Amino acid sequence: MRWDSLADEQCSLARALAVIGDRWTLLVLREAFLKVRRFDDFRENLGIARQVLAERLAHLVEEGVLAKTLYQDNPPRYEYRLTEKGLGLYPAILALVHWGDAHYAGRKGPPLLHRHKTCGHDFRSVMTCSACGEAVDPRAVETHPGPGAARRKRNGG
Amino acid sequence: MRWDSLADEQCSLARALAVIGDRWTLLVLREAFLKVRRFDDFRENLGIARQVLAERLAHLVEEGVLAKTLYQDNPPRYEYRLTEKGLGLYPAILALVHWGDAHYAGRKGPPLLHRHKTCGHDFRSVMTCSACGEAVDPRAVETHPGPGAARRKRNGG
DNA sequence: CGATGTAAGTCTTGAAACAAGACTGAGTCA
DNA sequence: TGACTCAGTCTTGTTTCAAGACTTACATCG
Repeated sequence: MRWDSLADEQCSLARALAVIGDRWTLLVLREAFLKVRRFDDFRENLGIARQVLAERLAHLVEEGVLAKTLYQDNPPRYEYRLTEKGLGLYPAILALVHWGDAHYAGRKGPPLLHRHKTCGHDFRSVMTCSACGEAVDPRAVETHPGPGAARRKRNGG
Repeated sequence: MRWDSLADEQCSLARALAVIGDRWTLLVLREAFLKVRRFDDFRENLGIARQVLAERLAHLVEEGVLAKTLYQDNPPRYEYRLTEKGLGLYPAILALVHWGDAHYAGRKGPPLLHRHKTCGHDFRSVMTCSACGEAVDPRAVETHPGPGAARRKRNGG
């Protein structure tokens, strides 16, 4: 399979990865969540090649994850902001960050903490069940085909 | 910045991506979560080049995400199983799957559903706060440097 | 006026990663 | 004996990436 045919897969993970699975894309989004909005700020913070950044931003805009808006007319200058759809990626990113914290932080601890403004405490994200509200253990999950499942040979989820 | 120097970043997301940010890696892990354990099953389900699969599996084993164990002596045959560390990626993967479901499932609905065995219901994962137990809105999170933060020019989270 | 600076890119070039498929080796099945 | 399975390695051509030079349009400084 080619990477660029991922979007045609029936699997939701594959479709998500077609959008954010490219190299650098999640790091670009990390910057966006840290309120970075301008081309050169992204480029400087990430040390990414301009061309790659331009491609990633254009792709994310095309997919509706970021919105590109003019913030100045003369000369035209643009900024990139997360859309609602983009904000929807926060749980995934935070889960990865906390996994990184758990397994790769030095003995001093994590480099960045997240505070829940609502309750005022630093927190880790906990995956809970939308049905019963309890924390979910990976071993307590089983999968079964949903309404959008196609008859197929390949797995898809 | 080079992609292969990601692991040296202080940012936990970068470190996580150094492990699972390669093309195909998350799809390999999806298969692992769907109980796939053998080389050729991974290869067939994913349609991935053998060489790339061999590399990805080796890398995941090296990082302790998968464990490679002999399940047959003659000829030697190995299987790849998720470790505890690997299971720790489930929240991130599920968050991505649910994001894909929300934005890219056809009108029929998601191709795969997840059932919480503990309560018996199909569910979506909800990101909740480890401190107060409430669901967390991305806008209600603010970040601040943690104990492992280095003085630095670049952002890191 | 001319020089310098900034923002948001495009172009070029060489290096690395990927895709596809042939090949290998040890053992099994008919 | 010949075909088949599993878990890879090897080869070849294509695509993507990294790094940096170049471009365009405007702003400011002297």
